[in-house]
Amino acid sequence: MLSKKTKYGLKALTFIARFEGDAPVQGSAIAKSEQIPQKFLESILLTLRKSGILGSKKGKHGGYYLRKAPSEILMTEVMRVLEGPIAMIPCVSLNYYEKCDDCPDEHACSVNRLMIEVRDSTLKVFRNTTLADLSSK
Amino acid sequence: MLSKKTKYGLKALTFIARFEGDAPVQGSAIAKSEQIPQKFLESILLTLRKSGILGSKKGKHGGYYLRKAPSEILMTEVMRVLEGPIAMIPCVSLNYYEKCDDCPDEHACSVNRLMIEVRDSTLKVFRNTTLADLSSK
DNA sequence: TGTAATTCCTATTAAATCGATAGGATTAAT
DNA sequence: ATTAATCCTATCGATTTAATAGGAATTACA
Repeated sequence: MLSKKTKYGLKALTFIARFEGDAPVQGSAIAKSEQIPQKFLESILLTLRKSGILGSKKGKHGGYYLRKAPSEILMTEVMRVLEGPIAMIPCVSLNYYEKCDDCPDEHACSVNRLMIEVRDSTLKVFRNTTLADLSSK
Repeated sequence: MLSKKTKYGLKALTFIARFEGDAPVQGSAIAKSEQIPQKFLESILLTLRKSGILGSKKGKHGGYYLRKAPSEILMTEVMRVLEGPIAMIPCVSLNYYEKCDDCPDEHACSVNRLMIEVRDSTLKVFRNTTLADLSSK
């Protein structure tokens, strides 16, 4: 299941990408438009800022802005920041690999092989999709 | 994340499919070979039996067996039984569709569109993989 | 210079889910 | 009868998730 955190985060990024203008976008505006609990959204935007996807400006008239053009922001990056590993199981994760406790031989494991296929097919989608694709209406 | 339930279930099915012989396969044999807690495995095998993927025979010399040839058992079916919906979010689920509370217009939702692509690419893998593929060494 | 508006940060909580265990009831072979 | 297997329900502890709370820090601007 996609977490609400990821869902809200994607909607927030889309909102910011669609926003026309120089001023940063305020959290409260996103929360209101996208129906996201404001405090929860704050923590998500903080995560996105810490990961380098968003920049922020504090204080009055502050807000959030994209650090790169939407067409440069890949879903692989966004999904890893918000949702964590793309693989469904750590033993096939490219970025967060972990060996299974059971499973003496990974290459003989039927689950491993199936999950590699799923991972690769999902990766293909995320590598071929940018925030620009999400925000084009 | 893939649940342990699904991981264990896939391993158990693979074990049964690889088993040569007429007698049904006992849960204890699967648990031992695949390092799965036996009681937990029992509940998983029960789920698979209730779904129609496995048959069972009770009593002494009882056990579990496949109801169809491994090449007829699609991963779509197995994954839905063990893991639930294949879609990452209910609003794009083919079998368990639910509308989002927020989201006035699904077709305008960026998350919806992305998750449809992920769903379709994952479905393609599961539709093209059978238990025979998993159990071939 | 002070006030309002905004992000930043940490802690907490309630509910749900997950992984596993417990304890037997039922069934069948010998 | 005895043994060995599945069947079934309930429960438990740990973890995760979604959300809330409360304020600290920063900035614009009157």
